[in-house]
Amino acid sequence: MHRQGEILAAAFEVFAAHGYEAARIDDVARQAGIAKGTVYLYFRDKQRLFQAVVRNLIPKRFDVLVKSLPGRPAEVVTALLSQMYLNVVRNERVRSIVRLLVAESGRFPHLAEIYHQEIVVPGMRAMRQALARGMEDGEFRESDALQFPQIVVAPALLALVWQLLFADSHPLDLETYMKAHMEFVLGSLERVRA
Amino acid sequence: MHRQGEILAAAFEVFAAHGYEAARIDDVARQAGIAKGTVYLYFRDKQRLFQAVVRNLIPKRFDVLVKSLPGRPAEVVTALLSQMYLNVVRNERVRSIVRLLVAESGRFPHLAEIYHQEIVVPGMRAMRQALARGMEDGEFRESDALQFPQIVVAPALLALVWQLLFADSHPLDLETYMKAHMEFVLGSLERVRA
Amino acid sequence: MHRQGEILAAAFEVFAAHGYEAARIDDVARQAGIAKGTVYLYFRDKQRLFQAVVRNLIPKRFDVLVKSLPGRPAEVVTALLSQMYLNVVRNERVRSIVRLLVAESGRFPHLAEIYHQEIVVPGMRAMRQALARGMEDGEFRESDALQFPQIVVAPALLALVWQLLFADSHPLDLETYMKAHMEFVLGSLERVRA
Amino acid sequence: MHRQGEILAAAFEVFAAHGYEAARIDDVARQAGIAKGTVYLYFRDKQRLFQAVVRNLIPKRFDVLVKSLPGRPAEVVTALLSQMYLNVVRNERVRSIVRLLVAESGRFPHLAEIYHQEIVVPGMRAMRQALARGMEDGEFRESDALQFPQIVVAPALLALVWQLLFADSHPLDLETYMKAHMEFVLGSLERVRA
DNA sequence: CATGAATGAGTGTTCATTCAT
DNA sequence: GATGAATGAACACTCATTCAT
Repeated sequence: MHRQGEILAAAFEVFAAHGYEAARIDDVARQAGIAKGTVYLYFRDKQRLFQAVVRNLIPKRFDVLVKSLPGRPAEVVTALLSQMYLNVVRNERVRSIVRLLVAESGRFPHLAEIYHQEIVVPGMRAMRQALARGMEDGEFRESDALQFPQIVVAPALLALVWQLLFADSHPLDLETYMKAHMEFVLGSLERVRA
Repeated sequence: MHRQGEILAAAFEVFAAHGYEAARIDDVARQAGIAKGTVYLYFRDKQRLFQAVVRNLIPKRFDVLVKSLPGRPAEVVTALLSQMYLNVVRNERVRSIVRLLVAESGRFPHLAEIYHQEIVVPGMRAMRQALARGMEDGEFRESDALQFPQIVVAPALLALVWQLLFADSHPLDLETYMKAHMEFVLGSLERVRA
Repeated sequence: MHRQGEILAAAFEVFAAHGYEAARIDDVARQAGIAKGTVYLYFRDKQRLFQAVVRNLIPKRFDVLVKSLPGRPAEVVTALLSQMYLNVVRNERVRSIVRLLVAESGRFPHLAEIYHQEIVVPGMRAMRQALARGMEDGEFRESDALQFPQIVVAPALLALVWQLLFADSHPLDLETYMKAHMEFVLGSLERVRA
Repeated sequence: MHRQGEILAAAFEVFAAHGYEAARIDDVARQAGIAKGTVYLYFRDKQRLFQAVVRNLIPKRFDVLVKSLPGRPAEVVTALLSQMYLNVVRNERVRSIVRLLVAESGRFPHLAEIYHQEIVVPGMRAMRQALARGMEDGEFRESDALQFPQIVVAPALLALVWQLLFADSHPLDLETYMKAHMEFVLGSLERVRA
């Protein structure tokens, strides 16, 4: 289905640019270089097109990316966060997905659910494993971060949302921000500090 | 303008429930208990109504809330975060505003800008002051958190977004989460640790 | 609801001319001299408009027309048939209704049902009464026509259908036809014949 | 053209079920087990397909059926009516044709004309001959039924229309109805009666 | 000020028809 | 001949906006 892929790509751009309601099937078709009716050969209606678009953006083997990184726990945590900045915060597509999910999760509740299962849960599992290993090894002190690995990752999400809202007027120096984030996180996790 | 306030209140509910595009002026009028035409006596068009709604939701004296809290720096930081959970994360109205801002910041870029000025900047200033005082006092170690006070607050934003996306299927235990957040933050900031 | 009546009148013309599917709401609006959207202020959708049109065409007090005609049974029968030719066969509106009912009874089964109750049943009751009286009086011989008064009326329906199908190419001389119909019916009913 | 016949058969079912406008070429193709484009190899467009369908349903040698039935005039009349109930009223295909003709004769006036020539005229001729023979023989009294043989047949048409409109809610006992019809007709035609 | 009937441009969706394979 | 993907005109229906009352 080459056509289907083209339509999904075009639809993603239009939905990302305008949101679900304001997106025009006409624009999707034009963007894909096809006639409006053709869209309906591949997707029954606008809702299914939207859902297909969002589902299609889920990385197929996301868990692989975050699993079994080698190195000392601190390095693993750093590497996970690095990956997150590289693949999530800096990735405009991903930012658009987050925007769409936030905007439309009221209308399409199960889409958020899918992302929870496919992205959030594996991501949290990986981070939790790294933290647990650090504590077992004695490198990290005991803390509730194990229960809420989200807390460790939160600054990356904030950066993402910041870019969504303020990229134009108040862009974030992501490089420096990321380093500060890592330093802050390790500062809280690591047992010994100068 | 009592009437105007009623319209704004009604419009907020409708916009919050459906987003800008899907919101119906008809619903706003019905919600306000007036005729549809009356809305147009107070607002030139839907765009201005929306902007007025969002602007209207900015707390008038927000900076007061976050300024000059008494106590030791650690207590100030904790108090600031507490306030954030109380007034932001747990407040459904605020969650809706964030959702609207994320969803519509593409269409209304200056709205995000307003919130940056009125909310984000004062909030960051307060947090930065508390951190700076802690470092001056020697209670907090030196860190880049001063440059990016967002990092300290980030877990609260994550909690807010989490509630937006997963409140139904995977609600967060906010009380415990907040405590973990504070412990994590102080763990990173404070100089001495057992 | 003056407007509603105008729309119903316009809609009847359009539906009668083209049938349900081929009728265009645009044409209804144009025929009524209003904007398309206005139609939807009075009727939720095309289906309800159609049903309202058809229901609206049912004579309010049809049963009155056919009840208690004075005179000898043969005269009553003749009068009933006369009325049928005047009000049904010769009436273009009624012909259109019959066409619509035949055409769309598959799509709107309850419309036929309504006409059965409101028109067919009262009409048959009147004719049956006249026949019964004739038999009681000894003017009419006993026959199964009592069980099926439709048979007595059938030639009028045939004339109606004939006009629908062949009015242009092979119009019926209704005056003569009606007389032949009456003579034929009385010829079968009346006991004594020269 | 075996293929053409299959398409015509499929198209008849679809047109009969939904009427001209609501019929979908897609459904015709699916019903015929072929691709949609194939329909257009055999018929230039939907209109011609419809016309071909309706024309195709005219019995090739209908006049043969109704001509030169042996027996006494009363028997011939009865036989003609019997045939009509058997082949017309009870035949669902024929009922569908009548419905289509009534519904679409506005759009396709010449189709009614064809049926007039091929079916109505021969049918009326046969009935008229039977009546004329009965009068010549002295079995039937003189009447205008000769001029309007439709009158004799009308109850059968009424039964057909009745089935179209009320088959589900108020079905007709066709057997009894037909006998009443015949009795009524002969009662009017025959010279001598008890 | 307030109303709500009226408007008509705009949108999602359908479907007869075409045509490259 | 046969296919079925592609087209795009057309239609039902919506809704922001206007305005006479």
